[in-house]
Amino acid sequence: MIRSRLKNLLDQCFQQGVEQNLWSAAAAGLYNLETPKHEGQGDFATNFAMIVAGKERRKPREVAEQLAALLRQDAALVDKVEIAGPGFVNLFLNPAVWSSVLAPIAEQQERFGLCNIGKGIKAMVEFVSANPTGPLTVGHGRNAVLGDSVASLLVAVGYDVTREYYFNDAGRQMRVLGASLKARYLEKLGLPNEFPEDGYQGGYMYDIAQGMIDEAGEGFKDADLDVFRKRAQEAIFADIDATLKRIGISFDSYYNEHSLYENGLIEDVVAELRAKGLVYEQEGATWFKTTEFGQAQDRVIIKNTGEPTYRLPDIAYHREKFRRGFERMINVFGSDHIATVPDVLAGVEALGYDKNKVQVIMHQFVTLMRGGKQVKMSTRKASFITVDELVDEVGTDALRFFFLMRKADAQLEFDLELAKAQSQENPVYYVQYGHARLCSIERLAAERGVLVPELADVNLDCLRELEEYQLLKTLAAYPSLIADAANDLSPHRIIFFLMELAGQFHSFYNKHKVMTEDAQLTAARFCLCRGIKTVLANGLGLVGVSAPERM
RNA sequence: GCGCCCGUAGCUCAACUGGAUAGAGCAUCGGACUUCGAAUCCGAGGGUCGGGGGUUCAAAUCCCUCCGGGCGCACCA
Repeated sequence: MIRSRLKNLLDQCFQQGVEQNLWSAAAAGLYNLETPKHEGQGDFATNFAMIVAGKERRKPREVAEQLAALLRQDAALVDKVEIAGPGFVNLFLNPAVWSSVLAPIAEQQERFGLCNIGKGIKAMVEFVSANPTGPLTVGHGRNAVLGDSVASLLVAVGYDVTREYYFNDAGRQMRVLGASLKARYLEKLGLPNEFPEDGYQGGYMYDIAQGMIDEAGEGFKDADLDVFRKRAQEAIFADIDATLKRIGISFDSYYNEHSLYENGLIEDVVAELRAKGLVYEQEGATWFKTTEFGQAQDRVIIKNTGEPTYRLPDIAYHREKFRRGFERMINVFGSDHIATVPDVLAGVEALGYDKNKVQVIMHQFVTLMRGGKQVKMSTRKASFITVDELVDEVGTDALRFFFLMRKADAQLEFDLELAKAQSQENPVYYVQYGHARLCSIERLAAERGVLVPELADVNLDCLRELEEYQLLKTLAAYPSLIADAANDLSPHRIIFFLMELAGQFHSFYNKHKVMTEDAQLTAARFCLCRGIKTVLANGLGLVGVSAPERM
C-alpha cells in the first residue's frame, strides 16, 4: 500500500543517513509517519527530524534538510518535500500515486483491507457470558456487539479466532431461578406457592410456566426444584441464543463452569497453589495470597461452607484457556466486573502463565434514557429493557452501529425515544445510503447501456478533482485503519471511518456527475465508485451491519 | 475512605496513542431538487479541551493535585 511504500522509503533514508554519518542509529523506530490534519501540510508528515535532533542535541530543521534531500531521490513517489513548523517534514506525493489504490481493491474485493499480522495465532474472545437467568439486557447487548466486532477485527488481521461463551448453570443463582419458576407455575394453577425473596420477577417466568402447563397441566406440581431449574435454564438459554442470532452473533464454543468441577480441575488449581505455598486456611476458609501479586488484601477462594467463590473457577477456566493453546485471550466485561480481573490475573500468574496474554476490554454502562429520564435496570426486578425490545424498535443494523459509536471505556447513552425517532435520520442510514446510491448508479448505467470498463483499460489520471483525490486517499487509508483498530481493539474506529468515507462520497456526488460526456472521465469515475462501494461494504461487514443495494 | 473509568461546542461524541490552526453528528440560522436517489449537499454561528501546577522542541493526550460524575470495593457472580 501507499503508506507502507512511503514508510519503507523513510526507513531507507534513515539507514542511508546512518551510513553517511548524518545521524546515529539511536532514533531507529521512534519516528512516525502520520497524516496531517490540514491541507497544505502534505499527504503525509513525519516527526523524524525532531526525534533525531532530540537524540543528538541538534537543530531539527537542519536534520530535516538532510532528510528532505534523501527523500527527493524517489521522484516517482514523492512530488515535493517541505519543511514546516518546528521541523516537520511534509511529503506531497505524486498525484498519480493515489489512484493506484483502486487496483488492489478491484483485485481483492471483499478481501481488501485484510492482512496477516496475526499470523494465524490462536486467539479467544470471551464475551456475553451471561448466566441463563433472564433475557439479554441492553448492557449485555453492548457487550455482545463489542465482543463480536473485536473478534471480527482479529479475524480480519489474521488471527485464528474462537468466540466463546462462558456460563454457569449450577449454583445458588440457578436454585433461586428454579424456585422462582416453581412459584409462578403453582401461582398460574391457582395453587399455594412461595415466591423466593430474591426471586426473578420478570414476566418471562410466567411464559415458561405457561409452557409447562400447556405441556402437562398440573403434572409438574410435585416435581423437584431441579426440574424447574432445568426447564427455566433451557428456555432462557434458547431465548438468549435466538436473540444473539437476531443480531448476527454466533459462538464457536460454550464453556460450562460446572464442567470444571466435574473434571476435578478446581481441586487441581487449589492443590497446585497449595504446593506453591500461596494458599492458607483461616477461620474455616481457604485464602489465596493475592497480596503476593500486588493486591491490597488476600482473597477467599473456598468459603467455610466448602463451596468455592467465583474466583476459583474463574482461575481454573483461564488455565484451561492456556492449556487449550490460546496465545491471546480477550475478555469483554462490563465495568461492574472489573474487581474480578486482578484476582484472575494473579491466579494465572501464580500458576506460571504469562498474564499479559490475557487482555480485558472493559466497557462502561449503557445508561438508558426515556423521555429525558434515566431508567434504572436490574435483571432480578422486572424493570429492564431487553435486547429484543431494542431490536424491535430500531433494528439490528442501528443497534449494532449505535453500540459501536462510542469507545468501550466511555459510557454510552441510549435514548429510547431518540432511537425510535431517529430511525429516519440515524447515522447508520447515512453510510448505508452511500452504498445504496453507488449501487443505484451502477443499475442506471446498466439500463442506459453504459459500459462499465475494466480497470486496466482506464486512464485514472483524469481523476483530478479535489473530492476525488480525498476519496482516493481515504480508500488508501482503509487497510492501516483496520490494522490500527485491531491493534487497539477499537471497533468504533471503523464506524468513524465509514462515516467519513460516506460523507466524502456524498459531497463528491453532489458536486460532480459520474456519468459525463467525457467517456474517459466516466470510466475513471466508475472505477472510483466501485472502489468506494467495495470499501463501504467491507467496513460495514466487519461490524456486522448490512450494506443494502436499495433502501 | 480505597481502586478502575470518564470530564472536549447547547446535547451526544471523535482526535491516528506526544504533534502543527482541537474535529464530526444532532440542535439553531441561511441557502441548493424539470438533470446519475434531497435518507443528500453547501454556508454561518458556537471552545479558558473540568480547575491549577509540572515534564519538553511540542500536552486534550504523560505525572502530581483539587473539583465533579459513573462503576466496583463479599466467605454474591
